[in-house]
Amino acid sequence: MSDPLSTLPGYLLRRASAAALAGLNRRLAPLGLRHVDASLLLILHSMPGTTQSEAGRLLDIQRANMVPIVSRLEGRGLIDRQKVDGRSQGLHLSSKGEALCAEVREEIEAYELALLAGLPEDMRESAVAVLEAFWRAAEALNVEALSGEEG
Amino acid sequence: MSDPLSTLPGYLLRRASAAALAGLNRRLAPLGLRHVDASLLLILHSMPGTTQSEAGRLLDIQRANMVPIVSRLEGRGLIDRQKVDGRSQGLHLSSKGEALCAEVREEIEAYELALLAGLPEDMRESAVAVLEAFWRAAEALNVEALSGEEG
DNA sequence: TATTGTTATACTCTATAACTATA
DNA sequence: TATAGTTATAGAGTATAACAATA
Repeated sequence: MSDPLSTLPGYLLRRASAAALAGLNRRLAPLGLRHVDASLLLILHSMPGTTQSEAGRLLDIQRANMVPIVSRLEGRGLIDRQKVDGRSQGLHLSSKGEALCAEVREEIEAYELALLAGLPEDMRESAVAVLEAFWRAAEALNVEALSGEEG
Repeated sequence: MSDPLSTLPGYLLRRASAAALAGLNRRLAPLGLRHVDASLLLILHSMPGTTQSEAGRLLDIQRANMVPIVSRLEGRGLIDRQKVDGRSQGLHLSSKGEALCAEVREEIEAYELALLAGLPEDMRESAVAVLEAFWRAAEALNVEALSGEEG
């Protein structure tokens, strides 16, 4: 780790994220899920009736790219669609979906705990807040650049 | 940000990483580079003669996937190949590559500084160490799981 | 007009297997 | 036997444009 990249927060974020994602996907694979599927199940558990456009905005996934995700979960009988109005469909976990979601929550909780346990003890308390701060800071730079283009 | 995912370090890593990557790619686009190209230029500046297999191991990119990256940069006259032995080729920045690398370093440094400046002041000192720790912790879980499969 | 769900499409990134030449 | 570079290919993930139906 003596390369010129190892001190760059952006690079470290990317590498840490990729490593964590690989670990999480490995844990979710036995349930036949990818991390994005698991995210959607968690959202629908906490916020039943969320539409797929709303979920896409939460997860920063384009409407168009939500279609195969929702179809896949619906095809497995994990979620149902319920018309909200003529164009929107609220998504809900089926009982099968709730059962699988419980397993997902166990896996994710175990993984996140293991991840935090791997940190030096004196970082554990502040670690999540640091990640939130990085997210916020990176988003802020993007919003800034975007408004700079348009205005 | 009141969804059930916002407290999960793995999720936060992914979102922060994606946001930071988007910002960095936006800054590198005028130079005609992607973040991975920039990473390779930085490596070759600091460690001239690195082979593409070595660079791939550093960046966690498969040998096979290094080929189009190196070809692209060589095609633009940014890097040269010099035979080390019959099978390995050391990669070196051309003078054009060094010049572009200097611009890359400016852009990246400016971006990383802006990112850190967006953090609450009391986090700035420890922030990079926290990311390093997450990377290490996530990698450790992957190594553990891998040896568990094989052994 | 703006939004939802959808289709089609293209591009990037990543993963795997196999081949040749070399060590 | 292991490694370097390469080719081909398949799978994810992501981005954009366009359309019909609806608000």
